[in-house]
Amino acid sequence: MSTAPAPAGDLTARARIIASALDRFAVHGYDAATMRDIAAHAGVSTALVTHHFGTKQALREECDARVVRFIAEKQDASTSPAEVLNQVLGVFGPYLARMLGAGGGSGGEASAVLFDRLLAVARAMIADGAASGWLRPSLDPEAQAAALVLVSVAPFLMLDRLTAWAGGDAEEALRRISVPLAELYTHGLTTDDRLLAAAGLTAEVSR
Amino acid sequence: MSTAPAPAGDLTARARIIASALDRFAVHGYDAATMRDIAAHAGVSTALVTHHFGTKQALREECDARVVRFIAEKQDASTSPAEVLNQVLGVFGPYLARMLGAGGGSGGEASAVLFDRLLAVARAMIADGAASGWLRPSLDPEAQAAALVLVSVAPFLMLDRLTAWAGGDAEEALRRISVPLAELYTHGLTTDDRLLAAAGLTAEVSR
DNA sequence: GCGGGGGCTGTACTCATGTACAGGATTCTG
DNA sequence: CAGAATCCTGTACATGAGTACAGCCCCCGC
Repeated sequence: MSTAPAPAGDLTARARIIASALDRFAVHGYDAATMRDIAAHAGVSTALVTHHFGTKQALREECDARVVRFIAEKQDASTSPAEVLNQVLGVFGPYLARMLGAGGGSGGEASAVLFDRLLAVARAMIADGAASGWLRPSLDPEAQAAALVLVSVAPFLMLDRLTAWAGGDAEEALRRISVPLAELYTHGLTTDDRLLAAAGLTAEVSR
Repeated sequence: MSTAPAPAGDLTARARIIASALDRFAVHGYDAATMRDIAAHAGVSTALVTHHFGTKQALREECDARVVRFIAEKQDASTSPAEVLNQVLGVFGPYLARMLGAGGGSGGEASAVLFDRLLAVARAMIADGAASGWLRPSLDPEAQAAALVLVSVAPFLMLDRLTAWAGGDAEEALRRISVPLAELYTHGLTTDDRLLAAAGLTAEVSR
């Protein structure tokens, strides 16, 4: 097992551990994912994981940092905010859902950075869209950004149920759920203002 | 089973355990919630919980059944599907999010009934709305029902992050996020068809 | 050549959790 | 009032988790 002497051809053990952790965290969640499984999936021993990262929480933060860097790189390129959001969800969607969703593990402080970054992307996307005119501005743009993140991540948050619903294929589930979501984004759902009224927005709207 | 002789003033221990389990599962999730914490919150010993329900999974199923019964009761009353969805989310929103969300615990089979019931309510709501004309029909009504459940549960799925985002108050977070969601339901978000095009629906739409 | 250092491993320890078991308290019945 | 069934508890056990420690093997510079 000459995994070590391959510096260029294969990934280094440290990189393999991070990749494995990103995968196991995405599949099982932070709490349910075990150091032993992460190590096994990376083809190393459990002790090496703690040797490189010290603790499970530190490994998680390394994974988070990897995602944050991915977002920053896409932003530095002249990618549009909408495309950044699409790409980060396409690559890290399940991971983000596990970390941002209920029970992301380790109390409430962890992964707050991830949510902030996504929020920043959504804010930029909304500002961009409002300037270009292809996006309807909201009475509360900050909440609109949060809602945009919410609805974008939501399919991954319930991916297991949607997969079962779609007959066992996760890709098919995402594709199928994207249809009514696209319709929602384009036309809305209701034909009157009763929901706005229920939210107490009739006064502002009618003016 | 003579549950009747219980003193009318207080709940029986069994009922207190179920209520405590519903609360702890909602707060910590299935895996993170411990039998000891559930028992302590109910004011009983851990052994009594296993005595009444046998296993943790059985206790969970009892909680699920409680929610299912709540939905059935609301449906039997002449409540509109939309109101049923509102009420069940208002009462069991956090619990449903924990159980339906990623990492609901115990593999993938559990709580499938809950999702089915919500889906049925959403289907009825869509059929009702389409008949009344206050709701835009989708090209894929079944997926539309799933999306409706998804977006309705989503705020509870990320309630922790939204609470932090809103400054620590969960109620305020839900209230604030409901504004752009109501706008989304009413007007949509975009002003053109690019999202429908991206979903490959332009042909169907243009026809 | 060789000594040292870092990547890497096997083993062990501590702790929390779900669950099983045997006994004590309480309440209903005859 | 007595007995018994039911409710309820304290204790203990097996398991799997994260983490710490001591040592091996390979590469690198003097």
